[in-house]
Amino acid sequence: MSPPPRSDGDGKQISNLLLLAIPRQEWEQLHPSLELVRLKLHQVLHEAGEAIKSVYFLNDGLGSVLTVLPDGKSVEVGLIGKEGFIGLPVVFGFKTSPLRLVIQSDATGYRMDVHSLQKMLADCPVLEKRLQQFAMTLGMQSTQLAACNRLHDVEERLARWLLMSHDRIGGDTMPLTQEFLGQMLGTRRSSVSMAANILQKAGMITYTRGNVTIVDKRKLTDAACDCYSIIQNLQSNWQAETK
Amino acid sequence: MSPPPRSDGDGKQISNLLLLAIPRQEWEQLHPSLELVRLKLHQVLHEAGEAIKSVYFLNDGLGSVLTVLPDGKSVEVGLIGKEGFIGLPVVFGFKTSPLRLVIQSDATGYRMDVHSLQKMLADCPVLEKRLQQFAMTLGMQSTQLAACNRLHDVEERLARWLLMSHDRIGGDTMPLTQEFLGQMLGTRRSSVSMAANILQKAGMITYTRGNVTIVDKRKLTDAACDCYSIIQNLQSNWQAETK
DNA sequence: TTATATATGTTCGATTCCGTACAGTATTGC
DNA sequence: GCAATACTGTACGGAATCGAACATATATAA
Repeated sequence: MSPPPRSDGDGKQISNLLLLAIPRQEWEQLHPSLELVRLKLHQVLHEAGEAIKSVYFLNDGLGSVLTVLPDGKSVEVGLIGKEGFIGLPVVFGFKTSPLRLVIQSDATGYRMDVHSLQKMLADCPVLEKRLQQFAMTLGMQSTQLAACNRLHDVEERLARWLLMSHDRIGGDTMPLTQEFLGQMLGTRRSSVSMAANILQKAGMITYTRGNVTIVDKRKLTDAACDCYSIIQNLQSNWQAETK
Repeated sequence: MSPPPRSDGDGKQISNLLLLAIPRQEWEQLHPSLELVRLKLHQVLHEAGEAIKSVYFLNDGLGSVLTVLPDGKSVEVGLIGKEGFIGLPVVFGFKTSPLRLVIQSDATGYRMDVHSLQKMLADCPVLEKRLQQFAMTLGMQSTQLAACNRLHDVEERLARWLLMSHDRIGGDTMPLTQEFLGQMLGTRRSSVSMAANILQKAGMITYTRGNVTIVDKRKLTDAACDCYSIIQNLQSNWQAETK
């Protein structure tokens, strides 16, 4: 494989791992259609049930994939950071997504409109393959989250969630409200409040209005369920299998 | 697209929708590697974490995709019948699966060994595309099940589960124990016992040792959560989008 | 038939979580 | 500054579920 591109035309450093992994030739194809954008906290990139207009390669920051029920309740079923791609249904020929995609921390990424991607894919086999594999990996992550959300209690899940986000963001402080966490964990805010309190009193995290800081990652890992490490291993093992 | 093959060389009627959907040329390629097999109730086709040796196209019957936690508890994250394919990770170049695949009712299908499929895929673009799309559809099903299993209570989920299986099997009586249902729904057996009792007393189902019969589908549908119809719509809408 | 394994009904207290409400505190907008 | 908004702590009764145990009934095998 050719050496990966290091920066786009404007000198911006590229961090998205999928874009870094494709050969130069494919990058040249893609490049003109990519637009660097800033994505704000809580911005909704795709609304559940609606047509997908743009797709995104994140450079930094984090997005959450949510299943939303008719009554408005939601559960997180996936996390997408710089290792991934936002807009997977398009890769497989679908026009809409049943899932909501929300930005979890201020992010930057490359936006591309759907039609450009569709045209491009035929000429970019490596990218296409990588996108498909990412879809599969994300799917596996979501099945583990499904089990976790069914079988583990709020405190364990909260610890697991904080660790997963922490790993993908880099930086110990994250902009999070209890209400938001409730939507991720599929529980009500006051349950989050109590769980967060316990973690704080145990010296694992501190938080103020809208911000959570991890202060003792080791302790927090002990408080989390095994799903945290299981998901970590999933990703790394599967990356190894396809080399 | 060429007319689909109607039967294999031995005159056996093919019911698997993926096999029916591929052009004759691809079928000719595939055909010699397929072996018709019977799959028994509760047979485990893939064990979580192990290498995948064979893949399957079901003709009839039903398989469940399960996430299994270290403590042995499990949750169903997908259902695969004659519309689908068992062994998706292989399609994307992965060798193992983190999921368990269990047969839920006596089934028949075509088995193929992994290496044959891998060789074949390059020459069968239509099949490959269909498999990829099925993977995406199944992924979406699993996200809905994730939300359902988190947010709805046992009685609704049990009704939903019975309806989904019923639709995919054809036949009102299904071989099911409460213990098995508990593993599907991610709950303990005695919760299933109580929920099943309620549905029975309400005249929706009857059951004896190891068998459940649906007697009033309409009522049962009312007792199930919206997830039942949501998943139905998912599948049909998405099929429409890619035509 | 008898013994054994399997499947189901039911109970117990304990725990978690629910829905909801209200009070207190911090931030934002004017 | 003040008012309005947003975020958090906490409480309440009630519901659902848990883990575990025991009794009973049905099927299977010896």
